Amino acid sequence: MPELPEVEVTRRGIAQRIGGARLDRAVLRAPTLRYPIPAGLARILAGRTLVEAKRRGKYLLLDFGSGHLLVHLGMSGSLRFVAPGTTPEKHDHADFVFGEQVLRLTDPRRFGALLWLAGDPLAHPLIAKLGIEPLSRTFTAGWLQQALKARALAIKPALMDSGLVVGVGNIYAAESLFDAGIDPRTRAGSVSAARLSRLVPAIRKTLLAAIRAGGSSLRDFCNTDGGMGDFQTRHRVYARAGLPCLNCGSPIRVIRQGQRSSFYCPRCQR
DNA sequence: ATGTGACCCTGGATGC
DNA sequence: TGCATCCAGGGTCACA
Repeated sequence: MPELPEVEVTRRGIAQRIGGARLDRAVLRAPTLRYPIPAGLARILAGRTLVEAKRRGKYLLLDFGSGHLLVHLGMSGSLRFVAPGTTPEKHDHADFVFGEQVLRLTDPRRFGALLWLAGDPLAHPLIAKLGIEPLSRTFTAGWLQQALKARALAIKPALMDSGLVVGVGNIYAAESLFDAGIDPRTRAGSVSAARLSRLVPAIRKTLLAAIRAGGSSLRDFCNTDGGMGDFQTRHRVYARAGLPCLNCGSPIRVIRQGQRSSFYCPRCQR
């Protein structure tokens, strides 16, 4: 589910509603998601104040001053505010109670994560090896050219490699490559400098537009108010196999790359 | 080191 | 109605 835009939309919702608020108690119902939920997490969190809601890649880092709550939404996770006393359903794994504001974590597939980081969050193994933030100024065509140099894998899975660039998942990789007119099968190291200088702004533009639209809601994702994103209505290639390209009318193609579906226009992307 | 595929898990859609 | 199969916003791991 959530790629960078959805996580960022979630982060902003949290910051707005409970930034600076005190967490009264946490209710943890699942013993494990991707990783075991640390024993004693509820006790650790109780009484702490949420200083800041931060994000690194697709990881949410909720800064409680003396430690961070790491949340990853995996493929099917979402965080939303519910009214106090709302009965939890099957896949509602955690509640974080901030006074009258209850932040509830739902994740049917349990690919997400909930961890407590006592030390420097950037030093944590899950965070330390992450690649560049695509919305940062340091993410330039020159940087990308250097990073992709001599890489034989296709450009699309390369963009989805979080060790290289964070936050770009299956939807936004496809959409960005369409925007830049690049065939997703092109060897990463063979994409010309001219094309990379189209790709970098295309990625940035796509992510920013998606954030502005509240993210993409396919099946599971909702924002912290429980509402849906709108960007799925603006996908130009993702999940549009067989439909006419909005630019040239050619049928959008779907192929498999690294166990994932890749959608592209055979005419506009070469 | 780099690239590929299996796998984690549940649920929805589709086809017989 | 039931069952089998495939697919899904992500990421890790083992292995060539």
